Amino acid sequence: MMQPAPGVVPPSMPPAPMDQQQPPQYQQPPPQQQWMMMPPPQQQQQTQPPPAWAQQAPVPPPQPQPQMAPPPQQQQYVAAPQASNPDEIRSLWIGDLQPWMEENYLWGCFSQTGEVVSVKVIRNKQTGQCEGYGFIELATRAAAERILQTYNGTLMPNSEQNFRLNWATLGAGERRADDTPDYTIFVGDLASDVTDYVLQETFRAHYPSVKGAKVVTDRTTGRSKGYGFVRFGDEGEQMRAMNEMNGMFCSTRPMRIGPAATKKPVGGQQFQKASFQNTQGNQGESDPNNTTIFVGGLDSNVTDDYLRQVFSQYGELVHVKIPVGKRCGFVQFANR
DNA sequence: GTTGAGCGA
Repeated sequence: MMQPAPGVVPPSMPPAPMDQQQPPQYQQPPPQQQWMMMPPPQQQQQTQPPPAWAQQAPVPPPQPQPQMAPPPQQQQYVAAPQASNPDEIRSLWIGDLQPWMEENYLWGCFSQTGEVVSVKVIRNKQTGQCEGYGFIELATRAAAERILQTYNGTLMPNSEQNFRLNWATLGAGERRADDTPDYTIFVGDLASDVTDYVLQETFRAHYPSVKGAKVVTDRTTGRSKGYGFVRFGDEGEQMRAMNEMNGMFCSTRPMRIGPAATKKPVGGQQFQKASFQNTQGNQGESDPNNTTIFVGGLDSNVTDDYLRQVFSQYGELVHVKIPVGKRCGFVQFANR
């Protein structure tokens, strides 16, 4: 499934099974296994140069991860080495596609990169109608990253809307891309020209842990709805940003920042860990042990007392507060 | 316009 389509990607290696453990991905091959550049003399290997797309792949940074003990050598087939780890996610999801944006259109969009392996537009099996999204498979993860960076949020050819790209999610078990939690803020009052990228860079300039940003758009028109979200990898930066960036300009207008309501997976309320903040944005003395949870997605008729009722069964409560006019609240426990 | 949405025949 993850094998590249025949005829699209040049053959990688001779099919002869290797009797040696392959070097783990993301690790500099040890000197005796520089199979890419210099086949060891004891093995009959093809000496033809690697395909161009493999040469373009940047050398992954060496990772100081502890060396895993090699598994016991068994008589079993070991897949031929590839220029990129097959477990890597190299596919991008693309959304907001109009019905006329079919495969050949997508090919045209990215053909100049020379790194597209396949494109696919998803259609309804019964009606044949385009479902409005598709997938683009790239030769390497690095290429996918590049394309995500450079195209996402830019104008789609022959249209008035921007590319909406994201990593494709693969089946369970292969989800190794980024399992660290996101700390998201809501950003409102955005000018209409603010794209995902502009929003992201506005924050990344101050907070290096920014993972990404998204401006919410109308599906049919592609126009911004004037608000969006910024995801941080670091909770402290998220909280600092809420205080420090509120009212700062993004493009031509000052931003209005608030906590992001948790996306609703099903119905009902979601609870997420949070902390009280003092005015400096530090995790204040009000909650030194971080025993507060944030409660989002509340109905407008939910009161402090109601929250207190709901949560008292879980422990001794110190403080329950729904800020006026908010659809969220804070519940602080005496202990964790 | 002010708390997202879309993951494969």
